[in-house]
Amino acid sequence: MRFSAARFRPFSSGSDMTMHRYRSHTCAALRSSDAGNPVRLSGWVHRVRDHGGLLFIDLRDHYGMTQCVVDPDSAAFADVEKVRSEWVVRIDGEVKPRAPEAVNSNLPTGEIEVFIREIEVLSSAKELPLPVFGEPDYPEEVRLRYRFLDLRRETLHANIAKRSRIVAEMRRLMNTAGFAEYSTPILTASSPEGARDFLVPSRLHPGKFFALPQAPQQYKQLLMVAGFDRYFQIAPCFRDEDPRADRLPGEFYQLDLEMSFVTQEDVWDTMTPVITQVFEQFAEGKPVTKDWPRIPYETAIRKYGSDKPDLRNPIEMQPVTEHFAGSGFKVFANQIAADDAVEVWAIPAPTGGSRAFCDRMNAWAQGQGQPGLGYIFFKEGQGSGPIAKNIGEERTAAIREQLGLSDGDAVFFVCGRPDKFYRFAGEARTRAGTELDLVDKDRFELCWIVDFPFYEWDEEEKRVDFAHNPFSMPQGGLEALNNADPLTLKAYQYDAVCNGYEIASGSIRNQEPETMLRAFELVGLSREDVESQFGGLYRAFQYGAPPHGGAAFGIDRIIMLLCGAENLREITPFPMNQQAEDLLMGAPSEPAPKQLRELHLRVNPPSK
RNA sequence: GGGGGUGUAGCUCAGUUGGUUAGAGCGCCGGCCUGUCACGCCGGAGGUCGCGGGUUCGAGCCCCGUCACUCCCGCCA
Repeated sequence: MRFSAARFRPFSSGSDMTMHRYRSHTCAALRSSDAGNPVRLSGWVHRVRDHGGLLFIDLRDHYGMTQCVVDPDSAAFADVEKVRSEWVVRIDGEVKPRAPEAVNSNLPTGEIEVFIREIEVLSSAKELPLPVFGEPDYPEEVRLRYRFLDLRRETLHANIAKRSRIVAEMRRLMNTAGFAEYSTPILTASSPEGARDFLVPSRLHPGKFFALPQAPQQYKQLLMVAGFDRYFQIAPCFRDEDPRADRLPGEFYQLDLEMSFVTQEDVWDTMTPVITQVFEQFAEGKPVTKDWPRIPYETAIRKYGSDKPDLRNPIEMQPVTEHFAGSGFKVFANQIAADDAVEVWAIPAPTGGSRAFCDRMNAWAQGQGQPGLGYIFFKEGQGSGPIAKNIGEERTAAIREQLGLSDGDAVFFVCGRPDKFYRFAGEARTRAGTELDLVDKDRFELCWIVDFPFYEWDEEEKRVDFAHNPFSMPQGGLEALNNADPLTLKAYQYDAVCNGYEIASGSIRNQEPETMLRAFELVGLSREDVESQFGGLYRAFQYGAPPHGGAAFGIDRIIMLLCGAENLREITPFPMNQQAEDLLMGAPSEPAPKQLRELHLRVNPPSK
């Protein structure tokens, strides 16, 4: 039952004379064919069941569990009575077949038990702050402080073991696909892209700091310039940002890769089968998308209200502006008349055709700070609700026709400028799909989201900024940068999405110095800025840089999906808590005065 | 930086309108028990009701402050 990788070779199965110091078998190894043999097991006392004259111990190790039994016929009886949960013991005994009615079919070793002749306590345990057996819910804080106990618990232990197998498989598939793994520095230069850096003071250079890499982005591009052609790395990445349930504080891992002389189609064609295979091998029979759809960013926003759509949800939104323009539903009609950019989007909700459901959605929308969520629901061959009344039968029928709805279904409407409401519309789509149970949870729906915008408008700073990362190649190249409206430009930039989670991001890189300078110029960075902030890369591009591109897959999120966990801490051996502290090791901690002196640092704590 | 939730035994939680001795289950300890595998039965220990202050004859309960944990926003692929 327990950990599936139970292929552990016995050390030796001979007499006591040749026995290994600690074990002849693992706790998952013994079968009825071993009956009568003397064996030696070591492991943790998972559970004791003391019947007075008869006592059972479930002995557990990484591989599984074996029931051991003792009665007063054994010289070890008195010693066995003293052991408690989670003590580490070595047991010598013989394998005995269980009586038919005593066989436990839930246990691979359930046909036998080991009669204890001798027991040695290798390590005792104090009263447990966190029980292993039964793995009841315990506060996160206790679990993190006693992570070594938490990690013994079945689910977490299995998740971490699975994590290791997934990463091994990623490596194998990447090697098979012609990639080679190269390590890149952990102590590096601060990078102006994206997130806040972790800084490490330099002892040899007072006042100067290293940064931990947010990603090996520039190094992998340098490897391409250096001619390595296909790079990958299981890369640790460090970002000093606040955590979320699907975002670990501090550090996380990416399957980082880069390829030379490729178009974006080459990257997709290379990585789709790799990731599909990883999913298929660890999805435990759940269906996995083989041929990932490639959905333009613009389409994803309009159909799903998100650039990371959950395609398990069958709902697709459609524009229905024309049916409201000039209609009797003045709330919408007036907005449409006043502003050409205003649209009405419909969120069809199959099987949602009851007033109770529609009102519940409306109340939810108001709770989200929206004025409400207009709806029509269909019954007895016609549309009901205030909107249907206002726009009349003909328009109601046209909407129903367009969306392919029938009696028992509903449709919700949002009206305004799409860039303002698409996010809310996407949430409404998700909620309708979830509430109506339209989402098939037992599958993995994967896709590429492509053609991301190159620039976006930064409302706070009132200027154009990079929408994704600044290393992407704009579609149309230098020519487009010089002539087109920047905000209409697309990038050779793509994400991979699974079940509503962004699991990868990548692009074809901008490796032409002139195009790079122009791209930065449009966000207000001069040649001098580029040279100082991206000096290494910019210099590299002067000396023969191959066209290249790649992607980085979020390993933690992929593992979370494959383990069915809802929290990254359930698939990470030693995570930090939400305050970015390691409760087990006590990090971060105050340095010794000597350390600070060596680093030429003085702490200036915030005044309250 | 901001917002929400939670805080009573090691854990999960109950605790009435503010009322005198704060409970249950699990766990732990002890006793009994020869076929259990969530063993069973009996008994016991274990509490700064997060902390500080206030209101009150009286506070686990009401008020103020504070701390911790957690979720979310900002931030971040």
